[in-house]
Amino acid sequence: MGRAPCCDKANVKKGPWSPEEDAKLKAYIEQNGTGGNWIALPQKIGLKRCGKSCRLRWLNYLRPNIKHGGFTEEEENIICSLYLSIGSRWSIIAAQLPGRTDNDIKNYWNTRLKKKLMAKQRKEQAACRASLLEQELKREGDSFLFNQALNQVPYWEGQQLAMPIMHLNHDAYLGNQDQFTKLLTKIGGQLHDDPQLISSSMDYQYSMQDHFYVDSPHALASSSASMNSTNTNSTEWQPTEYDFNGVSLNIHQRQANQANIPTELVQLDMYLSNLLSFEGTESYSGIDVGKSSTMSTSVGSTSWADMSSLVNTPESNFDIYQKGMPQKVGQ
DNA sequence: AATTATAGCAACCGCCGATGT
DNA sequence: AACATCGGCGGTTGCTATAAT
Repeated sequence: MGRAPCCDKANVKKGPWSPEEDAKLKAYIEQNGTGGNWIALPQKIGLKRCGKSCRLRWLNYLRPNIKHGGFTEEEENIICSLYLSIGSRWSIIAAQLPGRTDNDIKNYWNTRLKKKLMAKQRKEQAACRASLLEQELKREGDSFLFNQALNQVPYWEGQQLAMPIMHLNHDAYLGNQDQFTKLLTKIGGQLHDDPQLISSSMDYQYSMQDHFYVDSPHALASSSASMNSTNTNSTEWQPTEYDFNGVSLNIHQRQANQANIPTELVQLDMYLSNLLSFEGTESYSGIDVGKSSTMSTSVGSTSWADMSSLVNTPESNFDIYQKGMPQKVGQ
């Protein structure tokens, strides 16, 4: 037969430890040690606690030479570099930091260090994005859009330009409705409730602060009506099809050339701005959005795969960024 | 001043390899 | 050899303090 059950689950106390309980446990272990049996220990000293709970309390708070809070920069660096090389092996990381417990390090990582690194990563991404746009503009010989992009000001604002249209491939949309709805929400979009627009452009129409529209391909046939209904009558539509990791995106751009802005650049900028503003708040690498029909985001917890991109140098981040670029179809 | 949102963290849960019976 | 618990670990929860509205 096996061993006896470790404790009577229904008859043990849970929740925060009282000073009296702490004192009992500490005094006993300092005098007698754990005796190699945590399960039997609480009964010996009259504590209505599970043995596991006693072990945790001792290891994380009561044993001598425990440090709490006040992580130094050196400790932060050690945690970060170890996390990046071995992942969430907290006990191993803790072993490299005398006086620190795995639980403390885990909490510190989850509540502070992770955010710190995310901010750093975003900064690097922004730099890469600026660098990319600068390269494009060198080719185009136009600094207007670059400055606009840096300031995050939509190019059409203040210029009395008509709004642009983003037209999303039907299949891509159907496979990623949640993600696209989320994307729209993140960048200020919402379901459009203009009855005239809805009736004229069919199923999938969203308004993003009246700047973008995303609708289904078959809406395109009737979308001239909706487009005209939303703005001027003298509109030129310049659809360009992009393939983004297998997802086909038709981006329709209204009258970008009114301001002598290279049309394709504006289209690219709009699209990348959206991806970045979405991904910048949700994950690290910025390469999740746009992955064909399995488009996914890492909301909430952070996986090791997400963080691994941080190991890369700024140059390699730039590569990732370029990898995520939509490719113009037919070129 | 009251209410709501967010951050920080202690403690619990459940899994898994090691080990005792 | 088979079974059951122990010990250790990482993930997650939920309470409390603080900040924001």
